[in-house]
Formats: sequence, structure tokens, C-alpha cells
Amino acid sequence: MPLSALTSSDPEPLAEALRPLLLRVSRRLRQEAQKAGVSALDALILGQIKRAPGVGVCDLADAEKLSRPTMSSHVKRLEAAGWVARADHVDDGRRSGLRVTPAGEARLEEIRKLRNDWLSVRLARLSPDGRDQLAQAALPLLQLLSLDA
Amino acid sequence: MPLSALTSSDPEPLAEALRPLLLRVSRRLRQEAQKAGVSALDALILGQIKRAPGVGVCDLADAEKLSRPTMSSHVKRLEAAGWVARADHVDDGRRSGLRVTPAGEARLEEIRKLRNDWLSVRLARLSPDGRDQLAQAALPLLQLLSLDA
DNA sequence: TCTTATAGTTAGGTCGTCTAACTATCTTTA
DNA sequence: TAAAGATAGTTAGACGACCTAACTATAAGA
Repeated sequence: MPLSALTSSDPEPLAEALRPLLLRVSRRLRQEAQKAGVSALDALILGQIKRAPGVGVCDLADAEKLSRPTMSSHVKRLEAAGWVARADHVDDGRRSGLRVTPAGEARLEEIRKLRNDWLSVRLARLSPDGRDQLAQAALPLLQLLSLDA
Repeated sequence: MPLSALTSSDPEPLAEALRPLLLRVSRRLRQEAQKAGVSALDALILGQIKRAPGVGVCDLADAEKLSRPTMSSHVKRLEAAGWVARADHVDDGRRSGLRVTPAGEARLEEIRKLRNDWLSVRLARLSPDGRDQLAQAALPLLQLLSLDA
């Protein structure tokens, strides 16, 4: 199945072709992020909290489709690093209202700079057409995720 | 930065937009594969060996950009499961020539069926345009990977 | 008030990855 | 041709990101 033969009509071969590509690309992404000393996940979670201050651990877990304990431990780590703070809810003693601290904002910026990275560099080496095709793919990728149960 | 504003001219915002999408999609991919009882990696490695019979552990590691010990342990697992066999090279006692056993072929088929999965189902729910845009993105994704040092 | 639901944590396990250090074999070169 | 270096692969031990099961604490409803 050459890539050029992929058509919009048949999802199966498209899935077979995309699966390994997506897995490999994201593996490289993680590897390079780790090499640069940044956790891709930290940026993701900090970004989420920044976008929705006061959000709770379970909200985040649901949004990212991660288990509650998993998210709990990530938040705990971010909190320990001083990048996230939690305030008890006024009217609900169970909830933690999360927000990004100034240090967290700084870290977010730092991450964005540090990972001036594998992906950007390789995107830059791509043809304009290639970049354009990837840009076009962003929306359907997002839809794929929001189509989630 | 709305997705619609992405242009081919500037790699940076494109990288910022694609990074979280790629990470999230591949996480879901792994999660669902695991739920279905298949390792996405097994399929990847079995496929590589099938495509290049006689290949060695280090070749595979280099091809997938994984460390040698990592690949070594995966191959050992596949061998233990009876899906891969190794023959000593005639002229080089260090190398293992790997090949996929009939059981391995069967497993590969089984994996393809078992994971009639998250990705296919969601691709099917996408608009034809969306699928087409993803199909268009396959080639640049591949180029991204081969652009690797 | 008793029960049930929700927010979050603790404990413990799995998987995929890494580096450091090793063995065994092959190749080169003094 | 013996010593030195390169290459194929493994072992040992660690880490990060994920999971489920079981728990605590608070809230809401019968």
C-alpha cells in the first residue's frame, strides 16, 4: 500500500498507514523532549491549567483521558516543583482549585524555548507543500480526539 | 492561534499546534491497543522483520531509533512468544539473523484484526475531507521521520 | 440520618525506555 | 600474528508514564 494510493473513501488502509507513523513520530517527540530535559506532559498540563484556572484534578484527568491517580501524581509533581498551586474551594471541600504560579508561567515559557526542537527543525526542512499538508491535517486530528467517547 | 491560521510559511506555530495533537493521538492509540490486548510495538517490529528477513537486533534498533538494549529485550520477548526465530549468521558469529515464524505471521494478522479499532472507527466517523487531509499528511510525516539524523 | 455519589490519594504493578558495563566475535594494524 | 579496536548483542538496574484496586473525605439526596 503506497502512501500515494491512500484515498478518503476507505478508512482501513488509512488507519494502517497512519498508525505506525503517528507512533514513531510521537516516540521521537518524547525522546527529544526528554533529551532537552522537558516533559512534554508538563507543558500539556500546565497549558490546560493556565487555560482554565481553578480546574480540578479530575477535570484534567477527564480532559486528557488519563486516570485520576495518574493525573493526581502529575499535578503533585508540578506542585512540588512550585509551578502549580492549589486552593481549597470555598463551597466544596473536596475540590482543589488549581492555578499556574508565576514560576509555572516562567517554566512554560522556558519549555517553549528549550524545545526549539526536533519537530520545528524538521518541519523547517520540509517543503512548503509538506508543511501545508501537515497544517491541513491539524483540524481532522483534533476532531479525531474530540470524537472520543 | 486558531488552527485555521496555520500557514506553511512559519514552522514554529505549526510545531506548537501539532505537538500536543500528536502526543494525545498516539497516547489514545496506545491506550486502546493495550485495552485490546495488543502491543502496537509488536506489530511494528514484526512488520520490520517480515520486510527484511535476516535482519539483526542492532539494525532494528537503529531503524526504529531505539537503544540496542531496548530492541534486544523486545526481540527476546517476541522470540519467547514463538513469533520470531533467530539463526546464527554463517560468516559472522556475532549477528543474529531474525525472521518471523508462521506463528508470528498469524499473530500479525490477528493483531490487524483485533485492533479494528479506535483509529479506524474514528477515521470512519470523520468527514471524507478530513480523511483526505489526513491521507495527504502521511507523506510529510514519513519525511519527517526519514529526515532524522 | 443513612446512603450514595464525587474529588482526590495511596499502594503496587506493567510497559517502554534509557545508560553503563559486560561478553563474544570480527577486523585492522604494528 | 598478536594486540588493539570496532561491532553485535546481552545483563543489570533505573526511570517515567501509565494502570487498577482500595482507600479517605466531603457533599448531596432519600
